[in-house]
Amino acid sequence: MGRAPCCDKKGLKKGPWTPEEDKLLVDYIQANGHGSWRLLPKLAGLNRCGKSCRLRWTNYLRPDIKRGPFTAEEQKSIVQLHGIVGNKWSMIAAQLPGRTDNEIKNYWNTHLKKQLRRMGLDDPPPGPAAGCPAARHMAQWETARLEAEARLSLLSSSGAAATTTITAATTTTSTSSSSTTAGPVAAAATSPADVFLRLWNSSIGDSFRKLAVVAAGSSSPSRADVTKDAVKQEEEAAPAGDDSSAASNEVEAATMAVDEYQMFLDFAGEELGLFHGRYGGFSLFPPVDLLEASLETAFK
DNA sequence: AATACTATCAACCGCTCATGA
DNA sequence: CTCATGAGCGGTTGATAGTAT
Repeated sequence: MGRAPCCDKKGLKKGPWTPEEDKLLVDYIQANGHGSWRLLPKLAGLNRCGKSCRLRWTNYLRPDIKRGPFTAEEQKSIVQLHGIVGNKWSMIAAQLPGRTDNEIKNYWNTHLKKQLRRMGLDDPPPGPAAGCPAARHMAQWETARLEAEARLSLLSSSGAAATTTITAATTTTSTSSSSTTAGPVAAAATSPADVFLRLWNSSIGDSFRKLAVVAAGSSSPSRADVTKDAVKQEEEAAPAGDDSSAASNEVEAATMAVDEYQMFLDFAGEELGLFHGRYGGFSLFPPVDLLEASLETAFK
């Protein structure tokens, strides 16, 4: 079938906007609102397609747009949020007032990606000659993610209404199984150890378990492949209804996750100092023995 | 000064999703 | 329920500015 183009492209202007066009667009929207974007260009006297008008307005002309360089705080937020939701630029933008998804996306691709690469936090380069093991990179990413989730957990447990949207965003990244193990412990978590339990019961714990399952039978897949393969394995295992094998997988995963976790601790200390020194002076990363104790409880 | 290379970012393209007939 | 349409999103492109040789 194929979708019709968003507008009749014949004779419509493309490319950079002139100040005159900007003025027409701003004047019209301020007077009438944007209404239907499809109809707007005609009504505003613009020789552009509605899509182009919408983009120009939302990414550049909107009065609430904050221009200028990103602050350190904004950078941190972007990194943390990206660790949680990935390339969901609109979701990230929603947490940064005045910034557009396009701007954040560009900033990520041109600045932050490079910075993280310099810090050794990027996805591993393709090919067998990759400098670092995949698990190491995953650990780095997960550490950042863990930190961000911990922060969100703390905020939400303190009843901050402003975190509602971001908490919802976090929830969408969790697998369905992650919520099944999060019980009253998670709900009541306030101490560092409780925070950890909440994390373990969240999608983070799932990630650990999935990683471990795959790591047991694979050489050095990328992080994306690790996740994909783990999900696939889970899906393949599920229809068979083999609960015992699933359970043994989880136990095996938990054991291996302890090793991964130790890696987390190492990196948190050595390379991720920028994420430390907050949250009321306690470490977000409890010692391995506490993790092991938690595992015993979780898989009883 | 000229040229090549790199970085940046506005804008476009194509896809998916939501909604209403 | 199906289909058409509009809106929005994420990936990519291309123009331009800045820097290196």
